[in-house]
This record gives sequence, C-alpha cells and structure tokens, in this order.
Amino acid sequence: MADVARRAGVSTMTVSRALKGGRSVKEETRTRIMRAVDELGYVLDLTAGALSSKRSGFVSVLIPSVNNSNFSETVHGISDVLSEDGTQILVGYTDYSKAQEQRLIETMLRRRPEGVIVTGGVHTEGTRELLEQAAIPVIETWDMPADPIGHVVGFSNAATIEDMMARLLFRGYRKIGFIGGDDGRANGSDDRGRERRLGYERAVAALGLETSHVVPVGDPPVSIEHGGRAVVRLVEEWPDVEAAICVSDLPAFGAIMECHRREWAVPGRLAIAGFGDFEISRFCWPTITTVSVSCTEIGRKAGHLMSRAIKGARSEKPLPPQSVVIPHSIIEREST
Amino acid sequence: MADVARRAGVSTMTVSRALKGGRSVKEETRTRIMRAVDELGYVLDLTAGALSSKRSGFVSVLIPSVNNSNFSETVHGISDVLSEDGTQILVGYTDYSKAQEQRLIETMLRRRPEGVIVTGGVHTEGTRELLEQAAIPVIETWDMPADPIGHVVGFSNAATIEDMMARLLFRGYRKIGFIGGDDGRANGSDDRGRERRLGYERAVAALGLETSHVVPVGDPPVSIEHGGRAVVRLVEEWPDVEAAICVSDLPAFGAIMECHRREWAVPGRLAIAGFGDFEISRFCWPTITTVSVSCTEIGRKAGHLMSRAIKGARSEKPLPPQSVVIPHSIIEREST
DNA sequence: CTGTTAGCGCTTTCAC
DNA sequence: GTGAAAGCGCTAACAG
Repeated sequence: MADVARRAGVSTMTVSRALKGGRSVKEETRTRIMRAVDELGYVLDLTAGALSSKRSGFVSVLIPSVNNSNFSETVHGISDVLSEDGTQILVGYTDYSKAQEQRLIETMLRRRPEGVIVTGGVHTEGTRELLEQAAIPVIETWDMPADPIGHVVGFSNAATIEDMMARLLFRGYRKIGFIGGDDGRANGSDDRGRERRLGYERAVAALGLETSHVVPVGDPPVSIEHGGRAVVRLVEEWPDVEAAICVSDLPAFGAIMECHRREWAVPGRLAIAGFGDFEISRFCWPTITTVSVSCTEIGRKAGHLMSRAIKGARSEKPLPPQSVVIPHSIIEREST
Repeated sequence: MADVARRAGVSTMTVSRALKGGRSVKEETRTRIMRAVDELGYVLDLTAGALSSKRSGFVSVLIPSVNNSNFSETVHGISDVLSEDGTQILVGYTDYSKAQEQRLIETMLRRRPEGVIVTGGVHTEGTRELLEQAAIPVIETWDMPADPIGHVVGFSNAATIEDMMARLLFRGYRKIGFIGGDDGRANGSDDRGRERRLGYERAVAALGLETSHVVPVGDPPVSIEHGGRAVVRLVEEWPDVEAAICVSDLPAFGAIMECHRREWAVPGRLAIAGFGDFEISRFCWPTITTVSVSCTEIGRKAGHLMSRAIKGARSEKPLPPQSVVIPHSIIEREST
C-alpha cells in the first residue's frame, strides 16, 4: 500500500480510503490511485485490515452435512445476502455431531467471525459457553428452539408433520406409519427428524387414531437406501398400513423405488409422503407429496438478520433477539 | 495473550509457543499456561498470527455449483485432508461462469490464501494473471487441461464417454444418442459436459457408426428436468434410437422417469446411461448405468498435493507441477 | 479532502 | 527452554 501511495503521490491513508470506496476521496485522486493499483498489481490485504479495524468480515456457518441440498441452499442464501456487505462465509460440516459442532466453533472463533449461524436448536453446553463468551450475534436456523441462544430463523418441524397428517386423514388415509426420526445415538442425532416424528405422534394422539407405527432408520444422514429397507419393514410389520410419511424426501424416494420393484402400487397399495421438496420429488414417478419449506429463504432471512445484527454490534446498539418464522406448505402430488 | 502470559508468569512468546504445540516449552510451563488459558477463556487470534507469520492458513476452493453432490464431495475430501494441517477452506461458487470465477478469486486473494484449487481447465486470461501474480500453488481439478496453470488432479471427461460408448456397442447397441454437452453460452458453459460430448463424437467416428444424434439441453447446471424433455426430443427426432448417454446422472434419471410416464420400457425400448454415479442412480428403478469417478478421491488427492505444495512454498523449495490422473470405471446396471 | 501518529495481537529473530 | 525487541500491513482517531 505504501508503494501505491508513493506512486500516486498520496499517503497510505488516502489509498485505504479510496479502496474502501464511497468515502471522502476526490475523484481525481481516486483515479490516480486506481491507476497505481493496476500498474503495480496491488491486492489489498484484508488480514491486516481485519487486525487493525477489528472487523474480520467473516461469518461462520455450521450445517450438518455437505450432501443435503436443503442445507446447501440455505448456505447459498446466506452467502448471497452477506456478500453484498463484502462479508465472507466460513462453512463447517458437523456430520450431525454436536461434539464436532463445538470443535468447529472453537476453531472458527480463532478467525474472529463477526457472527455465527448454526443449524438446529440443540447444542452442547460448551458450545453455548463459547458463543456467549464470543459476544457476537448468533442465529439458530431450521428449528424453533425452546431456549434460543440469540436470534432464530426457523420453523416447527413437528408442526409440518402434524399438517401432513391432517392432510392425509382428510384424503381418507387412516393407517399411517412414519419412517425415520430416531433418538440420539452414538454418532449424532437428527434433531429435526426427531421433531418430525414427535409431530407424527402428536397428530396420532390428537386425531384419535387407534394405531400407529414408527420404523426407525438409524443414524443420520437418512438416505435413499434407508427408505427402501424401511418401507419393506413397515409393510411386513403392519400389513394393513395405507400410507407412510418419511422423515425426508430421500427415504421417500427410496421407498417408492422399492415399491416399484415389488410391484406395490404407489399410492394404490401404499401412499408415500416426504419432507423437503427436493428436486427429485418433482420429477420422480410418481411425483412425491411433500412438505415444502424454502431453504433459500431461511438462508436469505438469516443473512439479512445477521447483517443487521453485525451493524448493530459495530455501532454499540445490539439488535434485540429476533425470531423469524419461515412458512411451510404441504404439496400434494401423485404419491398420495 | 499478554493476560495469559502474566497469569502464567511467562512471556507472550512462551504462550505462543505453547499454543502452537510441539515446540520447546517445558511440560510444566505448558500446563501452567493451559490452565491460565482455560481460566481466562482465552481464544487465540489467528488473524494477528497470519499477519505476523505471513501464513494465512487458508486455501481457496472454487466449484461451479452448490447443488451438485459430486463437487461437494470433492470439497469434503479437500477439507478433510487439509484440516489435518489446520488449514481452513474458503469456498466459492462460480455458477459455471468464468467471469464470476475471476471475481471470486480477486476477492479471495485479499485473504492471502496459501493456495487455490479450481474446477476445470478453462479460465479467463485475467484469472491466469491473478493466479500467476499471487505466486501460490494452484491445482486444477476435474479435467486434464491442455495448458495447466500449475498442478492437476483430474481425468479425461472425453475418455470416460468413449469408454461408455465402447461398452454400449459391445452390448449390441448401434443407434446411440447423446443428451447434453452444449457449447458455451451467455450464462456460462459446461466445459466438462462439452468434453463428454466430444468423447461421444470421437467414439462415433472411431467406431464407424453411421448415425448419431446430440440433443443439447441449454446452460448448466444440467438438471433432472432437462433429461425428461431431452429424451422425448431424442425419440421424436430419431425414432430408431436404441440408447442414450446423458451428460450426467441427473438428466439420465429425469429421462428414465419420463420414459416410465410414457410407458417406454428402459432398457427395452431405450437404454439410458449417465455420468457421475450419484446416489440416486444406485437406488432408482431401474438402477442406472453410469461412469464412476471418485469425487472424494479427487478432493483427497488435491488436498494432499496442496499440502505438499504449501510446505514446499514455505521452505522455498517449490513443488514442480504435478499431474494426478484419477481412474474412472463404467458401472453397468439395469438401465442398459 | 488529506495526512500523521499510534497501534491492532500476534510471531520472527536473535540473544541468553 | 525462555525472553526482548521489532515489526507484519493495515486503519482508527484526530488534526488540519
């Protein structure tokens, strides 16, 4: 920067201002500086800038898995919005493990992110302490935590499945099973899946169904393969079953393919519904009835909220904890 | 760090050494320091460390899209390997646009990454200049560039489809079409798709087929939906067609689902093959014949190579350009 | 609109 | 095995 300043005949401070844009630099001076920058091939060093200004320009984002397009879309939404502020994203994958989440947060805090966005509302005690100590904005997404750490952008996973149950009952189904939604295990737990199963169970109780059946599928990530095996078990264990709700569209798809193999008509012999409105569900045959939640919207809303929260923190006017509820809808398709 | 040093009765230098691990600090001193760290809830500031040591601990990774699990797996592989060195990843999505790629690289270089990993072998002139100026290790992946920037971890996309063609011919198919693989367009081009189409065309010529037919699908990302429409066009335009190779498993899946709808038996009426060995292809009905390339392995190999290259750069012994070829294989399943 | 001064919080380097 | 001094490259804060 000193080289650029010398070449443009100004001080480094003026170069710094010119490069940050907008602020109080005469147009002619700016032009001269930009020319010097180009001629020298100068690239601003944000590391030094971050140290000096105490603004890293980073936000940490933690999601359970790489291979779930729902979470990827949320990250995309966050990234789109925050890149407008020049904020970059540090992504971490927890593999559905809360211990791994804590480890990642520990590592990431060393980069002094200006905010942290996590998935879900269940975390280790250590994670909560780290985040409180860090004294930066925190957003929990994809769920409505009972005791939020900071801000929330989510929805009730249980409510989505209650709605799905209501819809299936309305369509005349009475013997409805549920696939997925295990409790926590050694390798991590699928909290959102468990919530969805709770929604199923609450609906069974509330709607006065006399029978119900849950087929667990093991540790997350719940995948296509699990759905195929689970649907066979469901039908074997409960031959009267008329419909199955899967914890996600992936096992729903696996279940449908397995039904094709066994020549069980879908929805004739068994209706199948999923969760997440994955691309696959729109083009599968039959198309899959599902719960749609805009994952990108979760990300965009979280991004905007984080942007506001960071501005608040910078100006010593912290944003009071916000809670944004993302709407969901039931999309009925051919599989029910 | 000064607070920790005071509490432990040492200098900041000793704290720094203790925190970096391994190096010359008496065990007892280290214990004392760690206790102080815990008591104070101290978190090391890597930003300051990076500035001082001139080692950012970052590597930039650029991939075309969030929503392609193949690329995500490659990132996962890179991240797994590099996290062992304590290196963090800055991911950028180019949306298949070379201009966007250049913009992202410009932005990321401001963080002084110690290396850059890009997807594909075609880039803007500006990108090449930026990377050369930066004088850091560069790895191109997912292709075998004619004129590499630095290192390469990839495979020949054309060769994979030539192999697929040979296999289909061996199985008795003669009238084989190709879906996808457009040339560049306004919104970016799918270079790997184009390479695959070239492989198809080379095979058509080399194997002495008299007829061939390509159905383009438009700008990437090529998706499930495109496959459904394209297969209809293929059959309408070339009623004799016996088999179709798709540029990826996603359109192959879409094509198969569309065939189910129209009651065109797969592979009876039309055999369909894809590329990428996506999870969907293993569980779809019928299961999909595909080209398998280990995406995670591309990532792991690139990660290891980057690790070596960075160590080389640090010790002033630059690693000469390496070229790693990732093997591929044809997986025959029910769809052919 | 521009410049000067004084750090940001660490690590390098050299000395002991 | 440990410490003291001197920055890394930028920007905040204030002055003009």
